[in-house]
Amino acid sequence: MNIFAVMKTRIDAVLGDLMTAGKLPAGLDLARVVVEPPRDASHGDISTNAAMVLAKPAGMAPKVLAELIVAHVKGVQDVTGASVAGPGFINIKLDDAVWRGALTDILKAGRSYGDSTVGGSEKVNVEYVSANPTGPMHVGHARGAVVGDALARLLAKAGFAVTKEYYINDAGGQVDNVAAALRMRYLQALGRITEADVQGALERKEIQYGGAYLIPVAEALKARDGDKWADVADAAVWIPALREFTVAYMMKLVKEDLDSLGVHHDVFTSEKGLVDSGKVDDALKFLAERDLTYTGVLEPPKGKTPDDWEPRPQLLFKATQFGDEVDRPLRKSSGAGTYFASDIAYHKDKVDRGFKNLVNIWGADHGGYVKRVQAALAALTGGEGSLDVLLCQMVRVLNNGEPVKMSKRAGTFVTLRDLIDEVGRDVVRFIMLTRKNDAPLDFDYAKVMEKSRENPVFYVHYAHARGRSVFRHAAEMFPTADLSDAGLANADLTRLNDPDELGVLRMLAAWPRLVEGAAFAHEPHRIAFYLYELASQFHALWNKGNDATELRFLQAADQSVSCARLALVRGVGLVIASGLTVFGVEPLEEMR
RNA sequence: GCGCCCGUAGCUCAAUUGGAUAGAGCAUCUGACUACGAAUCAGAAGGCUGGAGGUUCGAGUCCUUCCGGGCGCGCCA
Repeated sequence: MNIFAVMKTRIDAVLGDLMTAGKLPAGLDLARVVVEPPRDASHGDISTNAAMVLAKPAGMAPKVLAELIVAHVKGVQDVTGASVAGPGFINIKLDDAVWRGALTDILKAGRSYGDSTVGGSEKVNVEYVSANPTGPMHVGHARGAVVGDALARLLAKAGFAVTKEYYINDAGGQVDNVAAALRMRYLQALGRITEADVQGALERKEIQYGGAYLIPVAEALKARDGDKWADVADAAVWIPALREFTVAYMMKLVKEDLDSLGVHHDVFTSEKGLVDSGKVDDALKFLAERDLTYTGVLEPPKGKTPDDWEPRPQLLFKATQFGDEVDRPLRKSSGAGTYFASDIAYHKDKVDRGFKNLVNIWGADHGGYVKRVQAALAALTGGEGSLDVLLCQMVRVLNNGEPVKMSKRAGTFVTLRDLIDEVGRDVVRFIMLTRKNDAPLDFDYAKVMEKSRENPVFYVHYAHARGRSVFRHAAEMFPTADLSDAGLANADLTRLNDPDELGVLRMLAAWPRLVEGAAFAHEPHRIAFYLYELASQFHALWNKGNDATELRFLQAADQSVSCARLALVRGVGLVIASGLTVFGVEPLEEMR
């Protein structure tokens, strides 16, 4: 239950009554009325801008209107006080019982506290990773994987029906290039050529991929087919065969990598599958029937004409009708379909499967591609569909501030495996979520393993582990007490009345609202900051007991107050667990 | 040259999506442990939110325009 949403409906009802009674003009739009926690806790428990937003349409001075509303809000359930502040804010004080009630809710709901129905089971498609099956996954993929996975979990928690997808780019020239490189490694595995030959071909740019990671692929091919392909000269024969082999092999590796991160997709869609099944042609036909394609010649890019520029006619999509800067090619001048054409078919496929809300997680280097896909989606859905693209900025991998570049496996970049081997899965996941997706992220091996307040992973885990530690002591101190969640839900929570205890309760009660806000904004990183703040408040409360022993959670002579406080500690633990679950991270029982 | 993203304390970042006196951590200074785990906590100090205009009750947030940084820029994927 989101207390702020509940209060919003109650305040809306008050405003409605005032309209009915003729004290306010009828038909005021309440959409802009917001009920939120005030930034400064001294302003009360909740605050609303109703008077300021409605002043103009109601033809009243904000403060006068605020006084009117305050007079009526005072009678609302759970409200113990209300006052006007500043330019017309209405600050409302709620009965402490509301916050204690939230704790009861937490103990009953467990980790699922914060689950919401605001998503209304609406279908959402989250597409992420979609790394080309051309080599090992690297840090950039890892960030996209974690952000996408956390967003999917977050949306599910907020009540959306989420499908997690991976688009396999297995149809274009890149995979052919890998096939060509694989052939070299394959010949090497058969002893036909040497490592020097491979490196030479790389330097002469005869092949674009040559990493050592292809060696086991070549060995696997040799193990399966022997020297079957060694003397096949016709590229039209060996390229498709080797491409298919390498795509299958690489996708297996990708899935293993994702599995080691705890990331699992529901749907894998193959670009080649779309082409082969005729869905690309269907999509182009769909656009043509709506007069959204034509054969034309594109202008050269302004200010930077390529040397070999020459105008050529090709099939174009009228992207400019949907907000893009130029019309975009659907077919190459050779007549072959472009990657964009496949992508249109893919997004049409998503729409045909019933999705109107699409989210794609891409690397920042694809920023220039966003508008055209959004244009395509608008064309495909008549403006009904929405596509939000989250562009993930670079991850800089450091060790004590020094850039880490070399990878044991890939040679030039840090792989996902390197990260997990170095610091562990949960740390990777958490750290990747400590920044907005559009901000660059520094990932420092030394810092993320540090046991200090500087390191958010540690700090949050420590808060949880400390809470569990209290329970271990409590079990010895009160051997007959029922310390289960159900038992604690029956504790006398009115024993919680220290201002800091109530402060933590308020923070816990804000969790459902935070989940909803983060889900709608597609910003999973908000969870990380919330958890850090909650951990901070919990550590502060703990330490108050150092000086004031009567504030310690466990009071041997007073089981009643101890159980109330244990309920609070448990509530903190459950909300931390609830948040970590969104991240796919397990809370820790202890950290010794 | 054009498009997208970004610019907040010395450093790394928040800011309830347009709300009140812009908040944390690090670094600096001062304090709290024979311990419900001090791996923590309390306090001090630190700001013309890159600059200039505009929109309105109200702007770090929206608009315009400069400055600075990142990414991208015909048929690659």
